[in-house]
Amino acid sequence: MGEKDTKGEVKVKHKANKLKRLNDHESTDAGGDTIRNGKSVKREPEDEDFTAKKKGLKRKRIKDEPQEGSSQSTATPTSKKKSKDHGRGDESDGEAEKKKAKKRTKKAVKKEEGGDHPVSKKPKKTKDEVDEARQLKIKKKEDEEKSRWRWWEEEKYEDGVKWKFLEHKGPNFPPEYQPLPDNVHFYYAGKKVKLSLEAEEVAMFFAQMLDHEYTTKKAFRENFFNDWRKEMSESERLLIQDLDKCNFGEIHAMHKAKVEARKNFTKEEKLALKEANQKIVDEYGFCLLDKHKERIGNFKIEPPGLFRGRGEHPKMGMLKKRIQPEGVIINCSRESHVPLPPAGHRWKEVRHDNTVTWLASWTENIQGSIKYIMLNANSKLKGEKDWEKYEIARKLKTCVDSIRSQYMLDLKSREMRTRQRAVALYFIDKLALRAGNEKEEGESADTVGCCSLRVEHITLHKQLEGNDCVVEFDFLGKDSIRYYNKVPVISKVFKSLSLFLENKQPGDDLFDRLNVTKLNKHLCTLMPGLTAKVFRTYNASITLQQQLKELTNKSDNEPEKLLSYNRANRAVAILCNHQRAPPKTFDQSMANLQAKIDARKEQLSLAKTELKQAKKEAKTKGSSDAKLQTLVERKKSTVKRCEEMVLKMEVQATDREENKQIALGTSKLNYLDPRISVAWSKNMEVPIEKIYNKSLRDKFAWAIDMTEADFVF
DNA sequence: GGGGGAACTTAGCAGCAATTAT
DNA sequence: ATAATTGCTGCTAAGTTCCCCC
Repeated sequence: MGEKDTKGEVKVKHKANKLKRLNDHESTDAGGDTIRNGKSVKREPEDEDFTAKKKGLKRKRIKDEPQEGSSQSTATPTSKKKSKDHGRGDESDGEAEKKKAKKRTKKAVKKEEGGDHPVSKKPKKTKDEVDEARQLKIKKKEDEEKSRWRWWEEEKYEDGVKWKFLEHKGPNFPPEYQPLPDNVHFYYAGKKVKLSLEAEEVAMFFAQMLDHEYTTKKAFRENFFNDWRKEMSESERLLIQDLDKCNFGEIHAMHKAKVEARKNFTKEEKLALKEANQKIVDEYGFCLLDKHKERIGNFKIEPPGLFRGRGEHPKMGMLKKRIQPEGVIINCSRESHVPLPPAGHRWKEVRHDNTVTWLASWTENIQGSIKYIMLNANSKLKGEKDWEKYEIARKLKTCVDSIRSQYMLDLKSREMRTRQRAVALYFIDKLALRAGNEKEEGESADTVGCCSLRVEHITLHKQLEGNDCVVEFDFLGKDSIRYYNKVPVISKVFKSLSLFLENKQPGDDLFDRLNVTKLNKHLCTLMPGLTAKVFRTYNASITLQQQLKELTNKSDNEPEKLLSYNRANRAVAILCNHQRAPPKTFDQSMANLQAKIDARKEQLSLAKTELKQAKKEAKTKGSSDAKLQTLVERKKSTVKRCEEMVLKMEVQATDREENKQIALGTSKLNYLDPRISVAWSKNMEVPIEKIYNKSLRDKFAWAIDMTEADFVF
């Protein structure tokens, strides 16, 4: 095991890295929150009626609406029976809703056919027109629903097979470089220099970014200049030796003017642009997969440009090269219409591998990694995998207790590697840390996860802020996002950590006898399919479920319910350390909202006095006066309306304030079992649209379709 | 085991589109 | 009608995991 020690020595170097983001806000609130949350994570919901679903039984059919004709030859229909034994109320609700919607649409269609509308006048929309538009929307939604591939009702393929038929148009290539017009020049040491096309294109990349702070960074400039010179002709290289003597001013100005001009396009121009884009989407954005048209996630080849990694990336500024068809591998069915390469070009390779999900791939020149063209999140291939992910996390729920007691025992092990593994697992479970693979130095920013933590990333406090045994974490995680947290731990963990720290330098590995592979191998023996990241999924989802239960009441009104949902979501985001830069206009928009609240409050108090007045009048003039009675009623409703508005806005303000530096989207998209949210939405009678936008609804169509109100993660 | 490549998920942000305020 | 604000989408970097080979 000595080999790690050598590695440790090498690593002493990169302690220079200081935490870059959020430095000023952090230590107070983020730390507190996370600890608070860390506690709540561990609480398990009391209800134990969780029933593990067997793998084979997973594909139960939920709705018994007729399937449209798209059903597949290979698929065997599964049981159509819907379990009617519970949740009657909400089920009929859902169905009734649907029928209503259908009826409405039919009416709308008839109306249209009847043609009792005068030809629409441009400026003002009549009520009918608005109504019509709404009907059209509903109709569209239904059509979409109808054409949706309900893959979750079909049998799975045999192991490893991802598709049986795949046909597509290949990737879309970015437009060629447009040379500079004759009146725009590049200057070197004050003299006009006409660059070769290749060098000019790269100069353009740099000129475009001149407004960005990072073009002033040393590493960025050096990397750029280095790569730029590689694109130059012999003579250019001889001439251009110093970036500081380069003047990109005219190119920069031209670019800015172009951007400005685009902003000021006329309606027609904008429309034309939009249509041109749509055409590309229509042509390249879809593929045919097992008889179903599926959307492709990223059908465009990444355009060339200057690489900007996140954080202190050693390769920032390097030239990301233009990809030619000669570098692209196509993957599709042998019997499909193989995509044609752009004229005058050929593909690197065409293969027919149905054990992978990608349609095309190329090797990128910065890291030498492979990039893929893959399907959209709403596709079968992605959806099925996602569903499986949550099923594994739910399986962890059934055995997490025994796994926890196991690592508690392991904390006492006399074997160092077992003990380190136990502590790492304790962190991964309690704090939802990422696994933390080791990274090659100099290839990317210096970031770490659990297993790659170094001595310099933690500080032990026997006592801190009234707590015993506190571990203070301070490191840069994925995307160079700072993780800062002060966590009280059990004394066994604390003692072990002190032991791990003995005789080590700040740059040494904290867990010198552990890496992700070893950890995952161990986890796999505890539960098939268990890896470090499953804990993140599990803890995120279980936290949401438990927080929702704790925070929401059926009697709350909708804004309150939504606030609670967001708060539950937020607890998860804090746990997973999903941060965002505070919006640039945050303070301003907060103040605006407050002003609106104040204004509305004033209106409210006015309405209240008016109501009192009216009541008094009604009393004195006798209650028989119907006019006065209605006046009182009217005033009452005004007061009520105002109160609701104020409440709604105040709730909104709280929500926004709490959300300042927290990104909710990531957990919603990647960590929270959608069935929890769908069940909540049914239970609370909050429409799913309020918590999931269109793309989320598409991505989680499987969950929305199959989940009943009684679902338990 | 461990090094390395392949495949796939997770992540934040820029810019644009949609919505709301003025 | 226009401006401000918010919400989403597209983009692509940065992770994790798996698997093969030595």
